[in-house]
Amino acid sequence: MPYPEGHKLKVRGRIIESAAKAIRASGVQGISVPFIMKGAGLTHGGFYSHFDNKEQLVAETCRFAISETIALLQKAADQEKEAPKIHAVIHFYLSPQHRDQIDVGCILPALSAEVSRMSEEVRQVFTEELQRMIDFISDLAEVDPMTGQALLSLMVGTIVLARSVSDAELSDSLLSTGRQHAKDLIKTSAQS
Amino acid sequence: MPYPEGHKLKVRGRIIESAAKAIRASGVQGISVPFIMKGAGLTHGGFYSHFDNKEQLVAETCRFAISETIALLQKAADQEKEAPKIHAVIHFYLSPQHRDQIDVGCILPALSAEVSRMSEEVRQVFTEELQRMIDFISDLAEVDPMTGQALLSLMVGTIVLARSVSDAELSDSLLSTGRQHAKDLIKTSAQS
DNA sequence: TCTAAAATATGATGATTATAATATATTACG
DNA sequence: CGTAATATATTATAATCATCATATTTTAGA
Repeated sequence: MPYPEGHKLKVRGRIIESAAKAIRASGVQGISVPFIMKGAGLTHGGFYSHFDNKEQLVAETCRFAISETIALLQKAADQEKEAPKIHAVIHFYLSPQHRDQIDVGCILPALSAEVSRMSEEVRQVFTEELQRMIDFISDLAEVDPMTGQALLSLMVGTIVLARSVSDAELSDSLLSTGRQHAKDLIKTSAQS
Repeated sequence: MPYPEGHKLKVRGRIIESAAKAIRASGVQGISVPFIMKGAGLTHGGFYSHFDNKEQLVAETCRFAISETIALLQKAADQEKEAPKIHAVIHFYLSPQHRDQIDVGCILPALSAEVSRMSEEVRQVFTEELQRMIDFISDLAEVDPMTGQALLSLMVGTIVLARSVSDAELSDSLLSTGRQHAKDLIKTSAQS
């Protein structure tokens, strides 16, 4: 056996990490196999010994990227000692930093629209991971899953719109209004 | 002057209409100039006598498509005689029909993520038209513009996610939860 | 140190793309 | 009815892409 144990798996991981960054920044249709391989320090040729095709890479990248995001949100929640943990997550998610750093942010606002038009394989992975995200949010906010869904929809929609406008003031306003109403949404649901 | 008066303008309009459908269905990066021209009943050669480049077409298409959507929502509002008009708009926007008919639906969920990565020209048009959409929603719901922003964010995020999942049940649930919370959001804001 | 399997690189293919240059078709007007 | 301006079509160009075939490099174990 040439090459150290687990070498190929590590490289595979590097390709997925490279893809995760590139795809968030430029979209699935905005990146190329050669570009992703370059980002992993390789050339394009070896790609097909790691993946069947580009679509399969996208599916695996979605899984990886959403897990990464959940971990990031978990960290934001863990660091909060005073306010409700869900408030920390809302403030993190709807922050100018998260809006501006697309390539390390949540994949949902960056990729959902494109995923709608992709293969069943990708959409299934996306569905599973989205469900995990909804569960995470609902648990943290201590609300029913339906409210968790609405909360996530609001957060995703806010980032999507805040990223698309060129007017900084409007963008900031979208974020701050989003934060306010996200918290209200939880409070209102608690009353019923 | 050969060709009837306004002929070129009409053709230009047809190209934009073709682009609006194609772009909503496949995204900016998912369509080609030849494909759009074919949709307008032309070949690709004449494209550059109508537009400087693809980017300019996208900008004009965004303007057209959002106007079209506002008109559509206005119609939904006008037809409602009993319930609050904003409820009619919410039910229309967050309906399975709107989720499923991407090519004639609102451009915001279909294109926002991609617009984030486009030229200043496109983003400026997008910003103007988004502002008009926010004003329209706020007026109709009789809420302050900030609440209108949050309402639109929730609606856009809901459609984005509902379209991306492959599980029909989850998708329907996202829609119905979105409708409920959209109405709650207005009610809550009225109290304060 | 040598070797063979495994991993990666190089090169090729055929398709598609945006855009430009040139050719052809159309039609209002003289 | 002819013509010249205008609109559209055809063809060309150079780039990029996903994917495949083949060559080269790497390194664990003999």
